[in-house]
Amino acid sequence: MTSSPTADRPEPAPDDVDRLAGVDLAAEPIFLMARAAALGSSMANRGLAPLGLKVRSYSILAVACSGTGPTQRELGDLLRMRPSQTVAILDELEQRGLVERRTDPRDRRSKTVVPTGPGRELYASAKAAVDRAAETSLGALSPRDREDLARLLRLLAF
Amino acid sequence: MTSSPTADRPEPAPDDVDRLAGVDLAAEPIFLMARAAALGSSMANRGLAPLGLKVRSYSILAVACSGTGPTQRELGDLLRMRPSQTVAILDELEQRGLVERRTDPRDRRSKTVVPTGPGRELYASAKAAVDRAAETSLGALSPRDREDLARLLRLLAF
DNA sequence: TATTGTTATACTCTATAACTATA
DNA sequence: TATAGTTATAGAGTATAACAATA
Repeated sequence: MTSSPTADRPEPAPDDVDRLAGVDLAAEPIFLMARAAALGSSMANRGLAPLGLKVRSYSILAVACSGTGPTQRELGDLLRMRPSQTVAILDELEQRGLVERRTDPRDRRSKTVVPTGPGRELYASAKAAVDRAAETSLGALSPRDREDLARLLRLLAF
Repeated sequence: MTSSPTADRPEPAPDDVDRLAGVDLAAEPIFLMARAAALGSSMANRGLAPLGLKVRSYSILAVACSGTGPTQRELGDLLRMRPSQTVAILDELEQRGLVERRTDPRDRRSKTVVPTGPGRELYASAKAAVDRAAETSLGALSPRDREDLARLLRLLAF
């Protein structure tokens, strides 16, 4: 995420953090969110690694596969990254033959991003991997809790 | 923090992201969490900047002020950072006279981190700044929603 | 032999500014 | 004059391994 976009490291023994789980900081929503997001991204990165993707490149590929024909600027706004970052990741995805850049006929400054056949295929596998990571990450939550969480996060994220 | 630990940049016009807010990716909990966490950290960083702190250094200071006498390893586990990172931030905090390292008499390999007087004072201001940031960030949520969110995040984070 | 903290180093991610081409 | 994308570069953040002190 930004997060994001975070480390992919083994978890410490739970006992170690439990002793500090009662401090004031652990009650602050910003801290809780950052820690939960880091855990989730870490999990997702582990699942995506075999496919040669990370959360960022996966996210771009996912939006490219949405059928909305996003421009690079729109991608950057949604994923919170600078134009130069978007360019770098897109260069890699395009070089791997997963997406293509097409100049928008209505505004020839913009380029829309569309997936290739292999791009769609990889996205399907990648989405499955991310879903599995989410399943692991949200394992402690009931279906009802998951719905609530998604609703609340949507309010915050948009 | 992890995420984390993310950028501090101006928000794009909401209209720009709204067009893409309906894509599949925007329904994935890991993405939502990463984005919400990035927004929250960004807000917190803006509030902390005048005090010479960032989310990471603030977090260490906060745990140091908790009265639990955390060791550096415990800090690293809770905040998801490597020993070398902990050392670097702690060096800075100690140099500014905000915390002290004390060798644990029971295990002379470990060092516990305790705040100084000025450290406690700065923490008070910093916590107020972070609370204001959280207030802004959670503005869209009712008190009930905030409680639910905190509960769900605690389940995920620990 | 394993662990805590430290140092040094390399790598990744992110930020900034200058440039082009279009508008 | 402003915006989308590109490039180059620097900075912040993170990862890795070797080391000293202690267990």
